Parts: sequence; C-alpha cells; structure tokens
Amino acid sequence: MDHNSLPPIHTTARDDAVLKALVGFVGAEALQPGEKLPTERILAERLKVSRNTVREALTRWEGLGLVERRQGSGTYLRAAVSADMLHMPLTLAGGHDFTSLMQTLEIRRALEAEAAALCAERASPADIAEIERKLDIMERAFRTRDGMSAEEDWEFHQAIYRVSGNPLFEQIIAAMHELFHRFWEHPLGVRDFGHASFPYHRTIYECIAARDPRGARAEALKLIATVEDDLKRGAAKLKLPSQT
Amino acid sequence: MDHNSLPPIHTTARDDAVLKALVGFVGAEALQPGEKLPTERILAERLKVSRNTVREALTRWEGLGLVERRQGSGTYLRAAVSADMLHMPLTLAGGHDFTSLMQTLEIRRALEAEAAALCAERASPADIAEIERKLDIMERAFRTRDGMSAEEDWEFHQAIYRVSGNPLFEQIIAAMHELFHRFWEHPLGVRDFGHASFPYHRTIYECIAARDPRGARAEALKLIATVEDDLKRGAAKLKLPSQT
DNA sequence: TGCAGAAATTGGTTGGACCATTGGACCACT
DNA sequence: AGTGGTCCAATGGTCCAACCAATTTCTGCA
Repeated sequence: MDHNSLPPIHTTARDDAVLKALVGFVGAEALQPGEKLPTERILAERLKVSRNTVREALTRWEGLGLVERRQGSGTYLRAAVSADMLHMPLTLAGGHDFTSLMQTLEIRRALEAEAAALCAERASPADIAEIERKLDIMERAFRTRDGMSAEEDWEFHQAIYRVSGNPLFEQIIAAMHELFHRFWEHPLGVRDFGHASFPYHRTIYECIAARDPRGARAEALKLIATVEDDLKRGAAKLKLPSQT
Repeated sequence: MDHNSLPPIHTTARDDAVLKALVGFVGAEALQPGEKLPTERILAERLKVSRNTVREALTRWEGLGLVERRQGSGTYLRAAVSADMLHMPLTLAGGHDFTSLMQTLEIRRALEAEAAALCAERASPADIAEIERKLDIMERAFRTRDGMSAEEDWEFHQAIYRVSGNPLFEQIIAAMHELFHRFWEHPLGVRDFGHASFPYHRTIYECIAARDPRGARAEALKLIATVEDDLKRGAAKLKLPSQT
C-alpha cells in the first residue's frame, strides 16, 4: 500500500499572502500601469506584516518586471496584474552564443508554423485585409530602404499571431524575438541579413488569403529556414574566418 | 557625438553585486544543481553585507527558479548558473475558462511535436535508454494505479524535452503545463482523463528509438489531439449538461 | 516671482533579535 | 536491530528600529 494521496501541506506563505493582497488592492483600486502604489511602510502597516516581508514580495514582482521601484520616489506599476497570471522565467545559458540563437529559432520555427496555420484557418476577410496592409507596408519599406525593414517585418508577423486567435503566440514569440535581438548587438557581419526571407512573407500571406493552413505552415517553415541559414553563414564568417 | 558608452554609475547596487559574487562562487566551487550553497548568515559575513541584502538577492534567484530555499535545511542550487546567462521572465495572462485551456494546448501541440522530432534526430543510445526507462516507469504506474500516472507521465515528457537539446522547450512547456493544471482543480468530470493518450507514449518512444523524426512528430500530434478531445468532452459535460 | 536650500518622503541597507522547521544525535523501550 | 521519543543545533522566515541615499516638496530669501 502506498500513500500517494498524501500531498505535502503548506502552512506558511507570508510573502505570497502579501502578493495576493496586493493583487486584490490593484484590482480594487483599478490601478493602471504607471500609477504609484502605496509606500512600503504603509503596506507593512495595513497588512500587519513587517516592512521586510513587504520588500521581499515587491522584490519578487520587480524581478518579474511587474513593478518598478524608484528610490526616494515610490513604487510604480509597470504592467497590468491579475490573479490568474503565470510567471515563466526563461533562462538561456551560454550568452552570446551561436547555440542560443539557434535555440530561440527552434522555438520560433515551431510556433511560427502553428500560428500561420491557425491564422489561415481562422482569418476573417477583414483580418486578411489587415495582414495584406501590413505586408504592403513592409514590402514598400524593404524596397525603399534596401532591406532595412525589420520593424515593418515584425509588425507583419504580429498581425498573423493576433489573427491566430491565441494571444500566447504573440507573447512567447515576442520573448524569443527580443532574446534573439539582444544577441544581435554585435552583428555577425551578414550585411544582407533577412533578404532571403523576404519573398516568403508574400507566399505566407497568399496561403492565408487562400485559407490554406498546410501551405501557410510550409511557407512559414521556409521563412525560418532562411533565417537559420543566414545565422549559420554569419557564424561561419565570424568564428571560422580561416576556412574558405 | 553621443555618449552612449557611458552607462550610469550605480553607486549602490548591493544585491546585484551579491548575485555577481555568487555567480563567481558557484563557478569557483563548480557547484552542481542539487548541491547546497552557503548559509545566508555566512554569505552575509563573507560578503560584508547585511543578511537582508543577501536575502533580497536570493529572492531574485528563487524567482528565476535558479535556487530553492528550504527552511531549516538550506538553500540549494536548482540549475546551472554562469555569468553569461540571460533571464527573461515572461508573465502570461490566463483565464479559467475553456478557451484558455485550449490555447495552452495549441502552444503545447506546436512545441511538443517539434521537441519530439528534434529528440528523434539527436538522441544518443544512452538518451534512448533513459527515455525507455521513464516510459517503463510510467506504464507500470499506469497499470497498477489504473490511469493515475500524471507524475510519471510528465517525467517521460520532460526526458524528451531534455534530449531535444534545447532547454527552452522544457521551460515553456512546463509553464503551459502548470497553467493547464492550475485550472484543473475543479475536475471537469472526466474520470478517465488521460487514458486515451496512453498508447501514444510508446509509439512516440518507438519513433525516437528508430530515429524517425517525422513519425515522432506525427505521434506527438496524435497524443495532443487525444488530450484536446478529453478537454472538449469534459467541457461539454460541464457547461452544456442539457445538450445531449 | 524665481530659485536655492531646508525638510519631508521614500526606497535601500544595516544589525540584531526571535520564531518555525529541519535533521541529526541520543536514548529508552520493545 | 528497530521503533519511537526527546532534545538540540543549524537554517530559512519574520520582525523591529534605526540610519543612509535619492527624490520630491516646501519654504523663505533675494
């Protein structure tokens, strides 16, 4: 006989309770991002806990980017908070490493393909028109600025994520996107980075407009493949300059 | 002329300095995950800072999942840490409703399939043996406890994510997993939830052992499909009891 | 009226104390 | 040998009171 039905109990959870109370407060006061929340001292007094405990709780929130503390000024809300939030700490080891960039791309490949397929399934005519508009803007920027269209490119993709109907796609891929670009400060020397992916934006759009999920998925995979290819070429140039 | 290369001097960045020192310590001592790191009191004394400051720093690491604190026992390393790590806490807003659960499954479908395929590509013989071991444990638990094998089931999947070589898979899917289970407290009334997915664990394993990425992806998709099906059945029972 | 300096406010840090839990040592009893 | 009980030191969790440092607000003089 095993006792698997005896889960460990949780008696103490002071700072978690503080966070829960804070969530309630923000909700009750309808605090918006940018607004200031009560002083640590006031919170400590009102909640009948030590200021230290309040600080530990706020440190947690600060680490999550939910809150910003300014010494001498106060603590300010940085994002909307609600009771049903999930914290997902992504940790990528290896720093400015080629491997790390590839790992973000592997995630993007999986999600980008799925999002494109779902988008093709669910897009309304208005959605399709919106995506086409973003595509036009991107293509125009690409031509007039000779490939420097990262911003418009990103907005095109975001439109697809939104139409997919699942906000998680945009949130997670955005995190990958930022992770990717943070490593990109020292450009790998690939001047025409992104050029190869250009034509696939239109083919993805055409599949979406034609309500062709399988096609959209395939084209999205091709797009990511070109990015991976650019990355490999850049890494080869940077790390193995002696090899011809 | 701009002065972007003059970052603001942080006269006071005590807790960050503590974390930096800790990274150095972990590196110097070659601490592995699971090992215990020095007492808060010892750290405070050695680093010449207050114990409270040490605690704030450790609270940050705890929030990132790098460290686990056990009262009365000590503080233990939970993941490898190095100086060039990138942390990106991502907070997702989730709802309790059926739609939110479905959205987590869409993410899981994309990532699970990709991870299974990558796993089949990259698994070493030792990796395959490890996955098979986890599979055996799960199957045994499933049979002896009549389907109550959620824990072992999850460990089997985690093994696959690890072998995929990309830690992001495990981190993101784990977040989806938690989001999913957090709203599963009120069981939807589906008693045999998870039964349908059982056989696909072995088929996934067989594809991995045979180094068949396409097959592994296909089987993973089938598995998620059964979970989606269970979810839909549960929702139908719960929310639309009048409909037959 | 304008503005420099004082005063109040607020987060950051310190040191010390006590509580709650853990885990090991020791012991009595079976 | 093993079971359970008691004690005790170590350790994280909480609390308090004070002070430091950055910021904001107020004040009074020019």
